[in-house]
Amino acid sequence: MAKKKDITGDLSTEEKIKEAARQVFTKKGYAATRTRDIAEEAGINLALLNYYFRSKEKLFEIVIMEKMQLLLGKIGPVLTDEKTTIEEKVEDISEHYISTLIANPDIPLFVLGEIRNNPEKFANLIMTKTKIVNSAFFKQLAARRPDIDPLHFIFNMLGLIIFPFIGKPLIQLITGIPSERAVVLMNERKKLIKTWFQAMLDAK
Amino acid sequence: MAKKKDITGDLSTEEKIKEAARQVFTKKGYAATRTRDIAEEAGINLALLNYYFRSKEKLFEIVIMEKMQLLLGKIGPVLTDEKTTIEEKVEDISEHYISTLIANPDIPLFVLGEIRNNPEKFANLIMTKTKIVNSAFFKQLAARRPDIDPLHFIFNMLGLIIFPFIGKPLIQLITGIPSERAVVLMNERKKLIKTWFQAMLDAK
DNA sequence: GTCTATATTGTGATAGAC
DNA sequence: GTCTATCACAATATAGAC
Repeated sequence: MAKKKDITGDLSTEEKIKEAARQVFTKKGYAATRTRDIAEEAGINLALLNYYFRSKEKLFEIVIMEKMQLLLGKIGPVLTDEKTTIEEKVEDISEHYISTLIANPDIPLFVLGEIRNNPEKFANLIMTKTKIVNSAFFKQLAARRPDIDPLHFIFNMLGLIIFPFIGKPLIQLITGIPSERAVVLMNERKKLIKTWFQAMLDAK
Repeated sequence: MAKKKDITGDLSTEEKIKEAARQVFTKKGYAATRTRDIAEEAGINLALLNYYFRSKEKLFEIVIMEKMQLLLGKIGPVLTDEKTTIEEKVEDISEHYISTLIANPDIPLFVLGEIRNNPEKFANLIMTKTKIVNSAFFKQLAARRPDIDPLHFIFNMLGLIIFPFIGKPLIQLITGIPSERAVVLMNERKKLIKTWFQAMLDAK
């Protein structure tokens, strides 16, 4: 019964290192990660890391860009779609992100932490990836609730979706709920968030 | 016009170091912080840091415990209060935390990041500080909406309050809104969150 | 208490044998 | 391609003069 993926298995050496880097970097962040941790996790010799990827920094670039794509890739296209309603956009984003984050729960804290430590580095990438202001979603929100800044609803949507994954270590400690139960809860939220978001839109 | 507090001023050396440590640690996290950064920020000699605090680790303990207290200190007493309603609890927590976080916007990402890197270390502290399950708030939520796990509403409340501060670097990059405007938005949320939370509670 | 100089350790990276 | 051994430098910490 080998539940956890064993990356010391049949992958190529290069792929073993990359997969180990994904795990260690996303779990501990760039600064707290030592190349020796990655080598050990991959079950390879430390020198091979530099042989394949030249440096810790270069390997990190690959991982962070992958994860950033996963976190931000979907949002731009959905929000700028002129043909869908607010409700459809919210449901689409909610279902897509919760599924993605159940499979990759460490991503939000990882990506947001690295952006904090190096905002300039990601400025260009982010601005091209996500056109929120002046998006169709933004205009639809402004039309629906002209009395409230549309940014509030952006915060609300992302907060409802992403926060449970960021706060998970804390919530797990506080409540002691097991991981399987947490997954059930997250799946429940896919549908609930749509309902809650509508309620917030209509709240007076 | 000296807007930013100058910690090289009239504080005691010990306090200068501690204040510099607060700033650097919360902004960059433990691993990415060098003791030299702290010494420079404090305007003191590097050796003095070890003279007063023995080690980077010991200095960090002081700072993280302070910040954890700031983030978690209020929540337990409010949630376990048998005499207040759901609405009063939400308003109380919302106003208190948003004020606190406007003054200390880096705290959530800092604290949650360090918990992630060292969950065992904070396990005891957190469990004693925050009794969420079986709190009055928890029971009130279960009575009000027996069809939905109360944890969902805990997630929702904390997400609405805390996420904007965690996502701020990202949102700033995406929207380009200036910091002053962000503060205005956060203050608006104090009242809005109460309304939104009620709407979510009543949503069918 | 504060400084300069230095010891000590940790960590990324490479040389060179196989 | 992979390994062992080692280098080079960065970062924490301390010794000892003032």
